[in-house]
Amino acid sequence: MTDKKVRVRFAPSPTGGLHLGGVRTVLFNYLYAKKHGGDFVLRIEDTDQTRYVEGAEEYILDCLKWCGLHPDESPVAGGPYAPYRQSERKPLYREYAERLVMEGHAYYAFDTAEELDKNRKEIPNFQYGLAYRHTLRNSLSLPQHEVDALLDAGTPHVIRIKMPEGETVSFNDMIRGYVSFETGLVDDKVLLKADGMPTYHLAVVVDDYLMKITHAFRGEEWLPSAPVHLLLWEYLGWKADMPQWAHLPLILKPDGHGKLSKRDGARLGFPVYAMNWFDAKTGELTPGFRELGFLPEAFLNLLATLGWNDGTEQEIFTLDELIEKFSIERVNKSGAKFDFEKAKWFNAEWIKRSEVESLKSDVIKVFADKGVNVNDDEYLAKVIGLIKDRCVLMPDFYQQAGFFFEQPREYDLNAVKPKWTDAKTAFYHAFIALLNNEAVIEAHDLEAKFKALAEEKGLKVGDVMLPFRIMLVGGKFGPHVFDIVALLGKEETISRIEKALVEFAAPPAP
RNA sequence: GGCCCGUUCGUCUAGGGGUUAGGACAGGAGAUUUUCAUUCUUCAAACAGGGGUUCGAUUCCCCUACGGGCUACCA
Repeated sequence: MTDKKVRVRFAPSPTGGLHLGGVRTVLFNYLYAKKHGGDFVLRIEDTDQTRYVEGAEEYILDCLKWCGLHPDESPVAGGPYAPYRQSERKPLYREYAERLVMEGHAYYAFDTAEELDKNRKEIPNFQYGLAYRHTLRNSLSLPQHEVDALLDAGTPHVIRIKMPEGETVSFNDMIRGYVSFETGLVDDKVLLKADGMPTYHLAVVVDDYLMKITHAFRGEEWLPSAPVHLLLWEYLGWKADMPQWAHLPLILKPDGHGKLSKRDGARLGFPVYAMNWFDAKTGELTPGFRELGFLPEAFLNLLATLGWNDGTEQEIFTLDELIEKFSIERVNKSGAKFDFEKAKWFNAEWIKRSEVESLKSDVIKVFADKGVNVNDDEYLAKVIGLIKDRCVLMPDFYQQAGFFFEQPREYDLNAVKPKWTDAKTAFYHAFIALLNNEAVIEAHDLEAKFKALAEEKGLKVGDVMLPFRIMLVGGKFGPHVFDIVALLGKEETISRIEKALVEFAAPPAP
């Protein structure tokens, strides 16, 4: 048991965007696998053909790529247990389902969806199980010859598991500890659908077995169906190979209650999906963390600490550190409300800690989106170094540093005009002259000269400092004024002063 | 309704039979920065309730309350 190579899987269904809870499930799987030198398998659970969405699989792959969580085996990477799409494994499942029927652990059911709906509506607490299965149309209630006739006639039918009476199914969840269920209270889940496709319940057990999965981590919403899976492992004779289970706590809405959904994101103004998801059918675009300006490192970091901590006060972790420190036993049992403010804090921390070099390409993209072409690499590096401490999301780089690449289009005139004087105009002309005489611009040196000049002209430094900032930047923000000057250079600085002077010194509009 | 899971500051959490119950985000106050942000200092803020067990429970057990999940030929 212990000498088996660790193998985990993430098994999404390709029905739409990838929820942050899904990414966290991937992350915990991935961390566990990598910590133990194991394999991380991506398996596509596309057994529901009615819910299949074009492009969703590629999207999921792209999300994993962006996050840097690369599967060792997947539909595109291949692997020894291919195929990794359940739709391509379809013929395989029937065999196991039939075997269960033969051995008395499952049965054919001929009821139509309409009949069952009616029952569910009319009978309180109706479920297809111990209490009602004998009143329904199936190979347990019908005489053998009738079942055969139905089968021969090709009557649509499903195969259901026959939940035993009066047994207790229990297991040891790696996060929750001992969990148990009374089998008689669980309904007879469908294993094989009328179209011949397995349901999740059959597919997950068969594929986890065939793919030699050793640890199965999934969301807490799966806990109620765990007894079905446990029983299947037993009935199929694979119990010795059953993976160890861990049911991860849910990610909840920040306000109110319940699972976090993409609707909450739209309502509260934050992303829920990893990356932008465009639904071709509805034309709806659901925003993603990536496009909003999150760094993948930050995204992973915030997800990791949502439900897990290493027992110290450390909050910022690199992927490598997470791999080193992660343990599934330290994952919390209780659900966590998602806090977007804290999420942003993680991103700000990651931007601050990132090397200028690693930020470059993303920053260039941010500027390109705003129509600003960055071509001076060295200049860009200096700009990033100067302002990265003040950016929370990547687009902030444009807001905070756009003026390094284009002259201000508007000025905060309110901050400057009411207190404008001719003396100030004279001061800036003198400063331009001073600038022209400088061979090299050095921030500290220039600042000293600026202050000296102000005093010489009988002006308070504060009265000329803010207007100077607004001349260069357009508003009351940005790094130290003389750091800006040093980067902008002499020519550009003079040009901006002259341009701004025209507006600042003009008489107020009537 | 039934079944299952959960419950420490507003939020994420640490801790665990004897603690000033610790940290982070957000919030308040202040310092620095002649902008803004960063940074720093600082304040406020929690063991759901009731029973046990115990010399002593926030910690262990039970009950209650509350919250959540599931209850499809969806995953």
